Amino acid sequence: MPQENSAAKVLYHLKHDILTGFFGAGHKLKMSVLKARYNVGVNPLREALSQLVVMQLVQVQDQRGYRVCPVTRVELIDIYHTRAQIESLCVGLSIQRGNEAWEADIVAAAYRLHSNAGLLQADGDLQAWEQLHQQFHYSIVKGCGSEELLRVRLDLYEKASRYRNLWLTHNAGHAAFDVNQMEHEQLVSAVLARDLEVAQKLISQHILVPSQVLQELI
Amino acid sequence: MPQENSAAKVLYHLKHDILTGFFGAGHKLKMSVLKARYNVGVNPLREALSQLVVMQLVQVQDQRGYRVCPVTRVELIDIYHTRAQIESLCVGLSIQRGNEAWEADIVAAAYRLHSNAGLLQADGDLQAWEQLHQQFHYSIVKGCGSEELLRVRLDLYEKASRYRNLWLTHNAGHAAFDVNQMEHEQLVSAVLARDLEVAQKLISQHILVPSQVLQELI
DNA sequence: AAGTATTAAAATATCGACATTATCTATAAA
DNA sequence: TTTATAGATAATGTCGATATTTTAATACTT
Repeated sequence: MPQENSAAKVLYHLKHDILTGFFGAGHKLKMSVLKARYNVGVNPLREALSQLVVMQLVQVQDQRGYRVCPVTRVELIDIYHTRAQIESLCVGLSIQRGNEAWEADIVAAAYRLHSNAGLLQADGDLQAWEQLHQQFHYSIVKGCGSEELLRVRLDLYEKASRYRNLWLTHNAGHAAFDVNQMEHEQLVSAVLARDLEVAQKLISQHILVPSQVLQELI
Repeated sequence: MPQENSAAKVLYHLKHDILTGFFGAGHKLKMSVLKARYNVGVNPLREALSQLVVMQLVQVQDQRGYRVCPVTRVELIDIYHTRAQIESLCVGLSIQRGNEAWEADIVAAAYRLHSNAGLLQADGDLQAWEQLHQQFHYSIVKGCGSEELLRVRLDLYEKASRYRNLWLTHNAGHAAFDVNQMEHEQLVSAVLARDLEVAQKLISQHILVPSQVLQELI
Protein backbone atom coordinates (compact mmCIF):
# COMPACT_ATOMS: atom_id res chain seq x y z
CA MET A 1 0.00 0.00 0.00
CA PRO A 2 1.42 3.40 -0.96
CA GLN A 3 2.03 6.31 1.37
CA GLU A 4 -1.35 7.68 2.31
CA ASN A 5 -2.76 10.04 4.85
CA SER A 6 -4.69 8.73 7.84
CA ALA A 7 -8.08 9.49 6.35
CA ALA A 8 -7.38 7.26 3.35
CA LYS A 9 -6.29 4.40 5.59
CA VAL A 10 -9.35 4.80 7.80
CA LEU A 11 -11.57 4.93 4.74
CA TYR A 12 -10.17 1.63 3.50
CA HIS A 13 -10.63 -0.21 6.79
CA LEU A 14 -13.94 1.35 7.78
CA LYS A 15 -15.42 0.66 4.37
CA HIS A 16 -14.28 -2.93 4.68
CA ASP A 17 -15.80 -3.21 8.15
CA ILE A 18 -19.13 -1.91 6.86
CA LEU A 19 -19.25 -4.01 3.69
CA THR A 20 -18.41 -7.21 5.55
CA GLY A 21 -20.91 -6.47 8.26
CA PHE A 22 -18.61 -5.87 11.23
CA PHE A 23 -20.60 -2.67 11.65
CA GLY A 24 -24.09 -3.81 10.74
CA ALA A 25 -26.88 -1.88 9.06
CA GLY A 26 -28.13 1.01 11.17
CA HIS A 27 -25.24 0.74 13.62
CA LYS A 28 -24.31 4.01 15.32
CA LEU A 29 -20.72 4.92 14.53
CA LYS A 30 -19.47 6.59 17.70
CA MET A 31 -16.31 8.63 17.49
CA SER A 32 -14.95 7.17 20.70
CA VAL A 33 -15.28 3.63 19.35
CA LEU A 34 -13.83 4.46 15.94
CA LYS A 35 -10.93 6.38 17.44
CA ALA A 36 -9.95 3.38 19.52
CA ARG A 37 -10.42 0.89 16.68
CA TYR A 38 -8.42 2.73 14.03
CA ASN A 39 -6.00 4.67 16.25
CA VAL A 40 -6.65 8.11 14.80
CA GLY A 41 -8.15 11.41 15.87
CA VAL A 42 -11.60 12.68 15.01
CA ASN A 43 -10.60 14.71 11.99
CA PRO A 44 -9.27 11.94 9.74
CA LEU A 45 -12.31 9.97 10.90
CA ARG A 46 -14.71 12.68 9.83
CA GLU A 47 -12.99 12.89 6.45
CA ALA A 48 -13.39 9.17 5.89
CA LEU A 49 -16.99 9.23 7.09
CA SER A 50 -17.76 12.16 4.78
CA GLN A 51 -16.57 10.10 1.85
CA LEU A 52 -18.67 7.11 2.90
CA VAL A 53 -21.69 9.43 3.01
CA VAL A 54 -21.15 10.25 -0.67
CA MET A 55 -20.89 6.53 -1.38
CA GLN A 56 -24.22 6.09 0.41
CA LEU A 57 -22.85 3.60 2.89
CA VAL A 58 -23.14 5.95 5.87
CA GLN A 59 -25.78 8.48 6.90
CA VAL A 60 -25.11 11.70 8.75
CA GLN A 61 -27.52 13.64 10.94
CA ASP A 62 -26.50 17.12 11.92
CA GLN A 63 -25.21 17.18 15.48
CA ARG A 64 -26.21 13.55 15.89
CA GLY A 65 -23.27 11.87 14.28
CA TYR A 66 -23.00 9.05 11.78
CA ARG A 67 -24.59 5.65 11.40
CA VAL A 68 -24.38 2.82 8.87
CA CYS A 69 -27.07 3.09 6.21
CA PRO A 70 -29.97 0.70 6.82
CA VAL A 71 -30.60 -2.11 4.38
CA THR A 72 -34.08 -2.41 2.94
CA ARG A 73 -35.83 -4.77 0.61
CA VAL A 74 -36.73 -1.88 -1.68
CA GLU A 75 -33.09 -0.83 -2.00
CA LEU A 76 -32.00 -4.42 -2.52
CA ILE A 77 -34.38 -4.85 -5.45
CA ASP A 78 -33.47 -1.47 -6.93
CA ILE A 79 -29.71 -2.05 -6.70
CA TYR A 80 -29.86 -5.49 -8.26
CA HIS A 81 -32.20 -4.45 -11.06
CA THR A 82 -29.99 -1.45 -11.83
CA ARG A 83 -26.90 -3.63 -11.73
CA ALA A 84 -28.53 -6.01 -14.19
CA GLN A 85 -29.18 -3.14 -16.57
CA ILE A 86 -25.72 -1.63 -16.28
CA GLU A 87 -23.88 -4.94 -16.51
CA SER A 88 -25.95 -5.80 -19.54
CA LEU A 89 -24.94 -2.52 -21.12
CA CYS A 90 -21.26 -3.19 -20.37
CA VAL A 91 -21.43 -6.70 -21.81
CA GLY A 92 -23.13 -5.44 -24.95
CA LEU A 93 -20.49 -2.79 -25.58
CA SER A 94 -17.70 -5.23 -24.78
CA ILE A 95 -18.98 -7.71 -27.34
CA GLN A 96 -19.04 -4.92 -29.92
CA ARG A 97 -15.63 -3.54 -29.08
CA GLY A 98 -13.57 -6.32 -27.51
CA ASN A 99 -10.41 -7.53 -29.23
CA GLU A 100 -8.40 -10.74 -29.00
CA ALA A 101 -6.53 -9.80 -25.83
CA TRP A 102 -9.91 -9.22 -24.20
CA GLU A 103 -11.03 -12.72 -25.21
CA ALA A 104 -7.85 -14.27 -23.85
CA ASP A 105 -8.29 -12.54 -20.49
CA ILE A 106 -11.82 -13.89 -20.20
CA VAL A 107 -10.69 -17.44 -20.83
CA ALA A 108 -7.91 -17.07 -18.26
CA ALA A 109 -10.22 -15.60 -15.60
CA ALA A 110 -12.82 -18.30 -16.23
CA TYR A 111 -10.16 -20.96 -15.81
CA ARG A 112 -8.97 -19.50 -12.51
CA LEU A 113 -12.51 -19.30 -11.20
CA HIS A 114 -13.28 -22.87 -12.26
CA SER A 115 -10.06 -24.21 -10.74
CA ASN A 116 -10.88 -22.75 -7.36
CA ALA A 117 -14.42 -24.00 -7.04
CA GLY A 118 -13.30 -25.73 -3.86
CA LEU A 119 -13.41 -22.38 -2.07
CA LEU A 120 -17.18 -22.65 -2.16
CA GLN A 121 -17.35 -25.60 0.18
CA ALA A 122 -18.84 -25.05 3.60
CA ASP A 123 -15.39 -24.60 5.14
CA GLY A 124 -13.93 -22.65 2.20
CA ASP A 125 -12.85 -19.05 1.89
CA LEU A 126 -15.91 -17.41 0.39
CA GLN A 127 -14.33 -13.99 0.19
CA ALA A 128 -11.42 -15.40 -1.79
CA TRP A 129 -13.87 -17.00 -4.21
CA GLU A 130 -15.82 -13.77 -4.52
CA GLN A 131 -12.56 -12.03 -5.42
CA LEU A 132 -12.05 -14.44 -8.34
CA HIS A 133 -15.71 -14.19 -9.25
CA GLN A 134 -15.48 -10.44 -9.40
CA GLN A 135 -12.33 -10.58 -11.52
CA PHE A 136 -14.02 -12.97 -13.93
CA HIS A 137 -16.95 -10.65 -14.52
CA TYR A 138 -14.64 -7.67 -14.75
CA SER A 139 -12.62 -9.41 -17.46
CA ILE A 140 -15.79 -9.49 -19.56
CA VAL A 141 -16.98 -5.91 -19.04
CA LYS A 142 -13.62 -4.18 -19.25
CA GLY A 143 -13.83 -4.58 -23.01
CA CYS A 144 -16.50 -1.87 -23.10
CA GLY A 145 -13.74 0.74 -23.04
CA SER A 146 -15.57 3.29 -20.93
CA GLU A 147 -13.98 4.33 -17.64
CA GLU A 148 -17.14 6.18 -16.63
CA LEU A 149 -19.39 3.22 -17.20
CA LEU A 150 -17.00 0.90 -15.36
CA ARG A 151 -16.97 3.28 -12.43
CA VAL A 152 -20.75 3.37 -12.25
CA ARG A 153 -20.67 -0.41 -12.34
CA LEU A 154 -18.10 -0.59 -9.53
CA ASP A 155 -20.08 1.78 -7.32
CA LEU A 156 -23.15 -0.40 -7.66
CA TYR A 157 -21.12 -3.55 -7.05
CA GLU A 158 -19.84 -2.12 -3.79
CA LYS A 159 -23.25 -0.92 -2.73
CA ALA A 160 -24.53 -4.45 -3.33
CA SER A 161 -21.74 -6.03 -1.27
CA ARG A 162 -23.59 -5.94 2.04
CA TYR A 163 -26.46 -7.84 0.46
CA ARG A 164 -24.22 -10.22 -1.46
CA ASN A 165 -22.39 -11.28 1.67
CA LEU A 166 -25.69 -12.45 3.09
CA TRP A 167 -26.19 -14.58 0.01
CA LEU A 168 -22.66 -15.99 0.15
CA THR A 169 -22.87 -17.16 3.74
CA HIS A 170 -26.42 -18.43 3.27
CA ASN A 171 -25.41 -20.57 0.31
CA ALA A 172 -22.10 -21.90 1.63
CA GLY A 173 -21.81 -25.55 0.62
CA HIS A 174 -25.19 -25.53 -1.13
CA ALA A 175 -26.21 -26.53 -4.62
CA ALA A 176 -27.07 -22.97 -5.60
CA PHE A 177 -23.41 -22.52 -6.46
CA ASP A 178 -23.49 -25.34 -9.01
CA VAL A 179 -26.11 -23.46 -11.00
CA ASN A 180 -24.04 -20.31 -10.63
CA GLN A 181 -20.97 -22.11 -12.02
CA MET A 182 -22.90 -23.43 -15.00
CA GLU A 183 -24.12 -19.95 -15.82
CA HIS A 184 -20.51 -18.82 -16.04
CA GLU A 185 -19.70 -21.38 -18.71
CA GLN A 186 -22.76 -20.44 -20.74
CA LEU A 187 -21.86 -16.78 -20.43
CA VAL A 188 -18.31 -17.34 -21.69
CA SER A 189 -19.63 -19.24 -24.69
CA ALA A 190 -22.13 -16.55 -25.61
CA VAL A 191 -19.62 -13.74 -25.17
CA LEU A 192 -16.88 -15.39 -27.21
CA ALA A 193 -19.44 -16.22 -29.91
CA ARG A 194 -20.34 -12.50 -29.81
CA ASP A 195 -23.97 -13.44 -29.33
CA LEU A 196 -25.15 -10.14 -27.91
CA GLU A 197 -28.72 -11.04 -27.17
CA VAL A 198 -28.03 -14.32 -25.37
CA ALA A 199 -25.11 -12.87 -23.43
CA GLN A 200 -27.21 -9.96 -22.16
CA LYS A 201 -30.04 -12.23 -21.15
CA LEU A 202 -27.64 -14.54 -19.31
CA ILE A 203 -25.83 -11.83 -17.38
CA SER A 204 -29.09 -10.21 -16.42
CA GLN A 205 -30.43 -13.47 -15.01
CA HIS A 206 -27.11 -14.22 -13.30
CA ILE A 207 -27.49 -11.03 -11.30
CA LEU A 208 -31.21 -11.14 -10.67
CA VAL A 209 -31.61 -14.75 -9.53
CA PRO A 210 -29.58 -14.35 -6.31
CA SER A 211 -31.52 -11.19 -5.52
CA GLN A 212 -34.73 -13.20 -5.48
CA VAL A 213 -33.30 -15.54 -2.88
CA LEU A 214 -32.03 -12.58 -0.91
CA GLN A 215 -35.43 -10.94 -0.70
CA GLU A 216 -36.53 -13.70 1.59
CA LEU A 217 -33.57 -13.20 3.91
CA ILE A 218 -34.34 -9.56 4.74
CA MET B 1 -31.80 25.89 3.35
CA PRO B 2 -32.07 23.69 6.45
CA GLN B 3 -29.72 23.79 9.41
CA GLU B 4 -26.51 22.19 8.28
CA ASN B 5 -22.98 21.89 9.51
CA SER B 6 -20.22 23.99 7.99
CA ALA B 7 -18.87 21.20 5.84
CA ALA B 8 -22.22 20.80 4.08
CA LYS B 9 -22.44 24.51 3.40
CA VAL B 10 -18.88 24.61 2.09
CA LEU B 11 -19.57 21.57 -0.07
CA TYR B 12 -22.55 23.30 -1.65
CA HIS B 13 -20.72 26.53 -2.44
CA LEU B 14 -17.40 24.99 -3.41
CA LYS B 15 -19.09 22.51 -5.72
CA HIS B 16 -20.97 25.38 -7.32
CA ASP B 17 -17.76 27.35 -7.74
CA ILE B 18 -16.09 24.40 -9.44
CA LEU B 19 -19.00 23.48 -11.71
CA THR B 20 -19.48 27.06 -12.87
CA GLY B 21 -15.78 27.50 -13.46
CA PHE B 22 -14.94 30.05 -10.77
CA PHE B 23 -12.20 27.60 -9.85
CA GLY B 24 -11.12 26.36 -13.24
CA ALA B 25 -9.81 22.95 -14.25
CA GLY B 26 -6.47 22.13 -12.65
CA HIS B 27 -6.67 25.09 -10.25
CA LYS B 28 -4.83 24.60 -7.00
CA LEU B 29 -7.21 24.85 -4.07
CA LYS B 30 -5.17 26.52 -1.34
CA MET B 31 -6.46 26.29 2.20
CA SER B 32 -5.69 29.93 2.90
CA VAL B 33 -7.79 31.05 -0.07
CA LEU B 34 -10.68 28.72 0.69
CA LYS B 35 -10.70 29.67 4.36
CA ALA B 36 -11.04 33.32 3.48
CA ARG B 37 -13.66 32.74 0.80
CA TYR B 38 -16.01 30.52 2.82
CA ASN B 39 -15.24 31.79 6.33
CA VAL B 40 -14.47 28.41 7.90
CA GLY B 41 -11.51 26.54 9.35
CA VAL B 42 -9.52 23.83 7.67
CA ASN B 43 -11.45 20.88 9.05
CA PRO B 44 -14.85 21.57 7.49
CA LEU B 45 -12.94 22.41 4.32
CA ARG B 46 -11.14 19.08 4.31
CA GLU B 47 -14.45 17.28 4.82
CA ALA B 48 -16.02 19.04 1.85
CA LEU B 49 -12.93 18.46 -0.28
CA SER B 50 -12.93 14.77 0.65
CA GLN B 51 -16.47 14.49 -0.64
CA LEU B 52 -15.59 16.26 -3.88
CA VAL B 53 -12.77 13.77 -4.36
CA VAL B 54 -15.30 10.92 -4.28
CA MET B 55 -17.41 12.84 -6.80
CA GLN B 56 -14.28 13.08 -8.99
CA LEU B 57 -14.40 16.85 -9.17
CA VAL B 58 -11.27 17.33 -7.07
CA GLN B 59 -7.96 15.48 -6.90
CA VAL B 60 -5.84 14.99 -3.81
CA GLN B 61 -2.12 14.35 -3.66
CA ASP B 62 -0.69 13.28 -0.36
CA GLN B 63 1.02 16.22 1.36
CA ARG B 64 0.46 18.34 -1.71
CA GLY B 65 -3.10 19.39 -1.15
CA TYR B 66 -6.09 19.53 -3.46
CA ARG B 67 -6.70 20.78 -6.98
CA VAL B 68 -9.65 20.85 -9.35
CA CYS B 69 -9.71 17.83 -11.66
CA PRO B 70 -8.43 18.64 -15.14
CA VAL B 71 -10.81 18.46 -18.08
CA THR B 72 -9.76 16.33 -21.01
CA ARG B 73 -11.20 15.52 -24.38
CA VAL B 74 -11.10 11.81 -23.55
CA GLU B 75 -13.16 12.34 -20.40
CA LEU B 76 -15.58 14.63 -22.24
CA ILE B 77 -16.28 11.97 -24.86
CA ASP B 78 -16.56 9.22 -22.27
CA ILE B 79 -18.95 11.15 -20.03
CA TYR B 80 -21.25 12.18 -22.84
CA HIS B 81 -21.34 8.73 -24.39
CA THR B 82 -22.09 7.18 -21.02
CA ARG B 83 -24.76 9.78 -20.35
CA ALA B 84 -26.35 8.95 -23.70
CA GLN B 85 -26.49 5.27 -22.74
CA ILE B 86 -27.85 5.86 -19.24
CA GLU B 87 -30.39 8.47 -20.31
CA SER B 88 -31.55 6.14 -23.04
CA LEU B 89 -32.00 3.40 -20.46
CA CYS B 90 -34.01 5.73 -18.22
CA VAL B 91 -36.22 6.87 -21.08
CA GLY B 92 -36.86 3.27 -22.12
CA LEU B 93 -37.92 2.21 -18.65
CA SER B 94 -40.02 5.34 -18.20
CA ILE B 95 -41.94 4.63 -21.39
CA GLN B 96 -42.61 1.12 -20.14
CA ARG B 97 -43.62 2.14 -16.64
CA GLY B 98 -44.87 5.74 -16.77
CA ASN B 99 -48.47 6.53 -15.81
CA GLU B 100 -50.76 9.43 -16.59
CA ALA B 101 -49.36 11.75 -13.91
CA TRP B 102 -45.95 11.21 -15.46
CA GLU B 103 -47.28 12.25 -18.86
CA ALA B 104 -48.89 15.37 -17.41
CA ASP B 105 -45.64 16.42 -15.73
CA ILE B 106 -43.77 16.10 -19.00
CA VAL B 107 -46.26 18.30 -20.82
CA ALA B 108 -46.06 20.90 -18.04
CA ALA B 109 -42.26 20.92 -18.00
CA ALA B 110 -42.10 21.17 -21.78
CA TYR B 111 -44.46 24.13 -21.68
CA ARG B 112 -42.36 25.94 -19.07
CA LEU B 113 -39.20 25.35 -21.07
CA HIS B 114 -40.81 26.55 -24.30
CA SER B 115 -42.27 29.65 -22.63
CA ASN B 116 -38.89 30.76 -21.39
CA ALA B 117 -36.94 30.40 -24.60
CA GLY B 118 -36.11 34.08 -24.24
CA LEU B 119 -33.54 33.18 -21.61
CA LEU B 120 -31.37 31.85 -24.43
CA GLN B 121 -30.76 35.22 -26.01
CA ALA B 122 -27.29 36.66 -25.83
CA ASP B 123 -28.17 38.77 -22.78
CA GLY B 124 -30.38 36.09 -21.14
CA ASP B 125 -29.88 34.05 -18.00
CA LEU B 126 -28.40 30.83 -19.34
CA GLN B 127 -28.21 29.17 -15.95
CA ALA B 128 -31.92 29.79 -15.40
CA TRP B 129 -32.68 28.20 -18.76
CA GLU B 130 -30.45 25.23 -17.95
CA GLN B 131 -32.44 24.78 -14.73
CA LEU B 132 -35.67 24.48 -16.72
CA HIS B 133 -33.95 22.30 -19.29
CA GLN B 134 -32.76 19.96 -16.58
CA GLN B 135 -36.23 19.79 -15.03
CA PHE B 136 -37.75 18.99 -18.41
CA HIS B 137 -35.46 16.02 -18.97
CA TYR B 138 -35.91 14.90 -15.39
CA SER B 139 -39.68 14.88 -15.84
CA ILE B 140 -39.22 12.29 -18.57
CA VAL B 141 -36.77 9.97 -16.81
CA LYS B 142 -38.33 10.05 -13.37
CA GLY B 143 -40.93 7.64 -14.67
CA CYS B 144 -38.31 4.87 -14.66
CA GLY B 145 -39.00 4.35 -10.96
CA SER B 146 -35.43 3.51 -9.98
CA GLU B 147 -33.75 5.73 -7.40
CA GLU B 148 -30.41 4.06 -8.07
CA LEU B 149 -30.54 4.65 -11.79
CA LEU B 150 -31.63 8.26 -11.29
CA ARG B 151 -28.71 8.79 -8.94
CA VAL B 152 -26.24 7.43 -11.46
CA ARG B 153 -27.78 9.75 -14.00
CA LEU B 154 -27.50 12.76 -11.69
CA ASP B 155 -23.85 12.04 -10.91
CA LEU B 156 -23.04 12.00 -14.60
CA TYR B 157 -25.06 15.15 -15.21
CA GLU B 158 -23.06 16.98 -12.58
CA LYS B 159 -19.77 15.65 -13.86
CA ALA B 160 -20.74 16.94 -17.29
CA SER B 161 -21.64 20.41 -15.98
CA ARG B 162 -18.20 21.90 -16.42
CA TYR B 163 -18.24 20.90 -20.06
CA ARG B 164 -21.84 21.89 -20.58
CA ASN B 165 -21.21 25.42 -19.31
CA LEU B 166 -18.64 25.85 -22.05
CA TRP B 167 -21.27 24.87 -24.59
CA LEU B 168 -23.87 27.19 -23.08
CA THR B 169 -21.72 30.29 -23.17
CA HIS B 170 -20.32 29.42 -26.58
CA ASN B 171 -23.81 29.11 -28.07
CA ALA B 172 -25.44 32.09 -26.38
CA GLY B 173 -27.70 33.78 -28.94
CA HIS B 174 -26.79 31.28 -31.66
CA ALA B 175 -28.93 29.12 -33.87
CA ALA B 176 -27.75 25.91 -32.24
CA PHE B 177 -30.43 26.44 -29.62
CA ASP B 178 -33.20 26.41 -32.22
CA VAL B 179 -32.25 22.89 -33.21
CA ASN B 180 -32.11 21.98 -29.55
CA GLN B 181 -35.63 23.31 -29.00
CA MET B 182 -37.00 21.37 -31.94
CA GLU B 183 -35.48 18.17 -30.58
CA HIS B 184 -37.43 18.69 -27.37
CA GLU B 185 -40.74 18.77 -29.21
CA GLN B 186 -39.90 15.63 -31.16
CA LEU B 187 -38.84 13.91 -27.95
CA VAL B 188 -42.10 14.75 -26.17
CA SER B 189 -44.10 13.39 -29.11
CA ALA B 190 -42.18 10.12 -29.23
CA VAL B 191 -42.32 9.64 -25.45
CA LEU B 192 -46.06 10.30 -25.17
CA ALA B 193 -46.66 8.01 -28.15
CA ARG B 194 -44.61 5.41 -26.21
CA ASP B 195 -42.41 4.94 -29.23
CA LEU B 196 -39.45 3.41 -27.45
CA GLU B 197 -37.07 3.10 -30.36
CA VAL B 198 -37.52 6.64 -31.69
CA ALA B 199 -37.42 8.19 -28.22
CA GLN B 200 -34.16 6.45 -27.38
CA LYS B 201 -32.56 7.47 -30.66
CA LEU B 202 -33.66 11.09 -30.15
CA ILE B 203 -32.43 11.41 -26.59
CA SER B 204 -29.12 9.81 -27.49
CA GLN B 205 -28.58 12.31 -30.29
CA HIS B 206 -29.74 15.18 -28.12
CA ILE B 207 -26.90 14.43 -25.73
CA LEU B 208 -24.21 13.50 -28.23
CA VAL B 209 -24.55 16.38 -30.70
CA PRO B 210 -23.45 19.11 -28.25
CA SER B 211 -20.51 16.95 -27.23
CA GLN B 212 -19.26 16.99 -30.82
CA VAL B 213 -19.25 20.77 -30.83
CA LEU B 214 -17.55 20.76 -27.45
CA GLN B 215 -14.68 18.59 -28.63
CA GLU B 216 -13.49 21.46 -30.74
CA LEU B 217 -13.51 23.86 -27.81
CA ILE B 218 -11.08 21.89 -25.64
C1' DA C 1 -48.92 5.73 37.53
C1' DA C 2 -48.09 8.55 33.59
C1' DG C 3 -46.27 12.30 31.70
C1' DT C 4 -43.44 16.51 31.99
C1' DA C 5 -39.65 19.32 33.53
C1' DT C 6 -34.91 19.52 35.25
C1' DT C 7 -30.41 18.22 35.64
C1' DA C 8 -26.27 15.55 34.56
C1' DA C 9 -23.55 13.09 31.30
C1' DA C 10 -21.93 12.16 26.81
C1' DA C 11 -21.11 13.14 22.09
C1' DT C 12 -20.46 16.22 18.28
C1' DA C 13 -18.50 20.13 15.45
C1' DT C 14 -15.25 23.52 15.17
C1' DC C 15 -11.12 26.09 16.03
C1' DG C 16 -6.26 27.19 17.07
C1' DA C 17 -1.73 25.47 17.33
C1' DC C 18 2.17 22.50 16.16
C1' DA C 19 5.06 19.25 13.75
C1' DT C 20 5.99 17.65 9.26
C1' DT C 21 6.49 18.14 4.41
C1' DA C 22 6.66 20.48 0.08
C1' DT C 23 7.72 24.55 -2.71
C1' DC C 24 10.18 28.58 -3.92
C1' DT C 25 14.37 31.57 -4.17
C1' DA C 26 18.95 32.67 -4.13
C1' DT C 27 23.48 31.25 -4.49
C1' DA C 28 27.24 28.42 -6.09
C1' DA C 29 29.26 24.99 -9.14
C1' DA C 30 29.73 22.72 -13.71
C1' DT D 1 23.51 29.10 -19.55
C1' DT D 2 22.22 25.31 -17.15
C1' DT D 3 22.12 22.40 -13.18
C1' DA D 4 22.51 21.50 -8.07
C1' DT D 5 22.31 22.72 -3.48
C1' DA D 6 20.80 25.07 0.74
C1' DG D 7 18.02 27.99 3.24
C1' DA D 8 13.70 30.41 3.75
C1' DT D 9 8.90 30.40 3.16
C1' DA D 10 4.50 28.53 2.81
C1' DA D 11 1.18 24.80 3.06
C1' DT D 12 -0.48 20.45 4.73
C1' DG D 13 -2.07 16.91 8.16
C1' DT D 14 -2.98 15.87 12.84
C1' DC D 15 -4.03 16.46 17.65
C1' DG D 16 -5.99 18.45 21.88
C1' DA D 17 -9.19 21.71 23.78
C1' DT D 18 -13.67 24.04 23.93
C1' DA D 19 -18.37 25.48 23.08
C1' DT D 20 -22.66 23.62 21.67
C1' DT D 21 -26.07 20.18 21.26
C1' DT D 22 -28.17 15.84 22.13
C1' DT D 23 -29.25 11.97 25.05
C1' DA D 24 -30.11 9.89 29.51
C1' DA D 25 -31.40 9.76 34.08
C1' DT D 26 -33.78 11.72 37.84
C1' DA D 27 -37.13 14.36 40.21
C1' DC D 28 -41.46 16.59 40.19
C1' DT D 29 -46.31 17.56 39.14
C1' DT D 30 -51.00 16.18 37.89
